Amino acid sequence: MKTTIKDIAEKANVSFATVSRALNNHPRISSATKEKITKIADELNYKPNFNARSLVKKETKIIGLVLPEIQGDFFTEVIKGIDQVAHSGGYHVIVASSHSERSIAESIMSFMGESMVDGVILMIPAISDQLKEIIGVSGSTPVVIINGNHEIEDFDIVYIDNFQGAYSIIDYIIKNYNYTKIAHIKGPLKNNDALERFEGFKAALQDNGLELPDEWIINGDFNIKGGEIACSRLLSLRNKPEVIFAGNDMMAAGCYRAIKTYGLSIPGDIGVVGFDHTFLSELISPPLTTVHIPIFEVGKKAASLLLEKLKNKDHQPNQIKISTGIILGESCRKKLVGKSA
Amino acid sequence: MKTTIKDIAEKANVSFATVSRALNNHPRISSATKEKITKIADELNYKPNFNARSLVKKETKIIGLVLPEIQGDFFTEVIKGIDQVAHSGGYHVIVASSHSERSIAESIMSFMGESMVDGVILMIPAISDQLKEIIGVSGSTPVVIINGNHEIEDFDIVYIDNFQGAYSIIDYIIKNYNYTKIAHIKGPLKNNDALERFEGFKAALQDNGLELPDEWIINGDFNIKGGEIACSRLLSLRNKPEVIFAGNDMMAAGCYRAIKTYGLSIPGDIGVVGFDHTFLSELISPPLTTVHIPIFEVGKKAASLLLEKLKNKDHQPNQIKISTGIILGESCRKKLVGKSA
DNA sequence: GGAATTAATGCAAACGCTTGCACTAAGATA
DNA sequence: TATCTTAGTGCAAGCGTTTGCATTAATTCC
Repeated sequence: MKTTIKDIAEKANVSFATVSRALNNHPRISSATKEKITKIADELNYKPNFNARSLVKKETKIIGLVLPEIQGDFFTEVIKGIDQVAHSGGYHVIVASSHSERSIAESIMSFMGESMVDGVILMIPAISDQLKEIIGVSGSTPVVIINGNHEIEDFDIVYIDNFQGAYSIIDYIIKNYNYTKIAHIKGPLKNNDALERFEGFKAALQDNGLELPDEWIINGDFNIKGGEIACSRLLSLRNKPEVIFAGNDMMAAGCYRAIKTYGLSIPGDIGVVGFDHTFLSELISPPLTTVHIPIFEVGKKAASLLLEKLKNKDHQPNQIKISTGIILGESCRKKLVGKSA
Repeated sequence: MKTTIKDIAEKANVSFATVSRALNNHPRISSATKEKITKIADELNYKPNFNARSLVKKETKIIGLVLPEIQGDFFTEVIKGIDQVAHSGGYHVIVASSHSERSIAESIMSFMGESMVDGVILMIPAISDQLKEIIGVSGSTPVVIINGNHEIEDFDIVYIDNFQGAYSIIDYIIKNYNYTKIAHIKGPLKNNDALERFEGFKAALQDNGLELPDEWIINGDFNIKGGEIACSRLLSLRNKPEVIFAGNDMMAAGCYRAIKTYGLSIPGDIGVVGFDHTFLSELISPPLTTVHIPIFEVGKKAASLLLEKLKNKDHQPNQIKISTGIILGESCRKKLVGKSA
């Protein structure tokens, strides 16, 4: 039988209300009784009942995290970031991974519905209208979204500045390495991150006055195999690009494979640029030139935002931009002498 | 204001007990009223209150997952496995990652204590006596451990057969590739997985009548840098090994780096064997010969075991062994003609 | 020294739900 | 027709807390 405050009350000869107050550091409790009660609670190995408390306080101190299907260590870092902030705020984190759009919606619903969580962090590659509706309607449970799209003004969202990331690195390699023929392997069609990267890429080319033949834009899937296939297509073109900008590191790794298969060398014969700066990018050789995303930071920011939202009921939707950085590996040409960014 | 069963009761002109029964498919409710109530509940967008239910039913339908600090995609897969089983059993999964031994203990305590979870899955590299005590004492909350050590008979545990995994692959490369000089880079000292792999390795050498000079056993840390450093030491030995068995893939990748730095080739000059069959092992080149661990399976088994335990109160501690497999990459010598396993 | 303040504690309701028991109105049985 | 089942509901207690209000005892003030 678990010990309750009543057990303690009995043993301490006080009402159980007093016990509750003593254990919660209520000011109007004499230090003598507080001490006594704490001691007895300790002896009886008392642990407060989470559900009873939640029931009356109308909060659970749990935040729900809905994750998409992601490969790699994205997950880990995000969770860590969220966990750190959540924990220091006295919250626990519930995780639900979801594999399809439908089950995502369901997860959220079940989370938000049963008043099991105080808030939800929703990490999701694309935001469907259906989802918007769910989030909008159930106005009750606060939601923070982690996504590549910042143009959703009604929601709280932490987004990675994919556009700037792509723009910067492409601009950099053009200015510093004098690349002029750059191809791109896109991510999944409906993926906002993928979309923004593509836009940033195009903008950089345009601003530098470079051409972009259609055949240099290939659809990929953010997976290694997709990168490999896409790269093969590029390599078999008559008008080959000089460097390939893969939508993420995974596909960049796929490029490495394809290039190796073709008996070509990186960056001698062809350059490769990635995006994400995952663990992987430093492992493959040559080390990949890629865009760094502070994933841990993303998790922390999302959690902070949610906690903020939980405190201030009349909090206004907030869009937090996470900036990226350039990681210079060795998968591009040597820097031109006398020219710099 | 969230709708409660009382709201529904009022609207349906029945007692709220009837509502509760109707919504929980109690047999003694006329299908007419059941239908009526379900309809109203739907209209009012009713969602049961998780805490109230948990309070009276004395169960939360949540299982806690305590994770250590791990790099790579171990996490992801385990969570997925656990989540799948848990979900289909009507449970949610709470995650707490922990960074030090102390905070692991604390996480568990806070989980198990506040009757926030029905059970805990504890993934942990080493089991200290302190931890054993915590788990033992608080007999109330069921715990399942994921660990490399099966010799803890009092607990429910899912363990990876590291010994056999190491033994098999070492035995294989000896018999098939005729290696005779094999070095090993160990994992962290107190890590049970690391320990078992080392034992399996030694046993395989012994059974094949091979020598193992002390200088061929290097301490590592399961990280890439550690692997690189350890490998460098091996490469600078006068009596160099022909193949290096790294305690995990990460360190194997470190070996790749060191070997490259020394201007040597794999497997021409020296072979490398890993353990884990992480994503990474297929990425580096040449693809790594390594030991496969069905991580997803581990998660599923752990969750199943826990659910089983939650059902049967008088369930006996169970040790579940997860077997490994050999993945033949290209980081070892060519197979000898006319000789086979 | 009596009134007013303050400190410390108790009382009891409430949170939203489940469930054993009691109750009613049928239909079944004798 | 009187009794017995049985299906369908309602009553009310209880789960373990928190917390506003009431109460008492101690202290302070004039």
